[in-house]
Amino acid sequence: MNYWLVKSEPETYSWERFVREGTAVWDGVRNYQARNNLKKMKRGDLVLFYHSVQEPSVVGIAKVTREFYKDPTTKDSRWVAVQLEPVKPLNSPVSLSVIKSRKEFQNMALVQQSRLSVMPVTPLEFERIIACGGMTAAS
DNA sequence: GCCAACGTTGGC
DNA sequence: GCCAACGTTGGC
Repeated sequence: MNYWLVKSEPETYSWERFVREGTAVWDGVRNYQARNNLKKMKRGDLVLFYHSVQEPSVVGIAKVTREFYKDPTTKDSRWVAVQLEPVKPLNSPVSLSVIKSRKEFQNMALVQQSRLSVMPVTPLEFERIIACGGMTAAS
């Protein structure tokens, strides 16, 4: 299994709305690097859901329920979408400032490449992030 | 609100 | 193919 992180501005699409709706088509990505990451997602992969801009932080865990297909929001066949479902919120959000302050997270794309919106996360990083959020892999 | 980083566009 | 101009993202 692989692990990922996706960003969303809560004003545009929040974790709360994601939970309310129970599913999300992750479309509208118009960056090649982010798109390439979408294409690598497999059903069942776990995804950290990150709120950008206001109180930037990882707020929840999602999973991939449909692998990539043509982005329905454009005729341009270069772009793809995946489908995600919420798994559970973190007990406490893990803020970007905390992530930036810890040595073990310095290699994350979240820290190094602030504008990338879909990125891989290593299994260890995933485990440590959710641990910071008061969760364990088993829970 | 500002601005750094960075991706894209288009003129040459 | 280079690069200036411009637009967008997202941290602060």
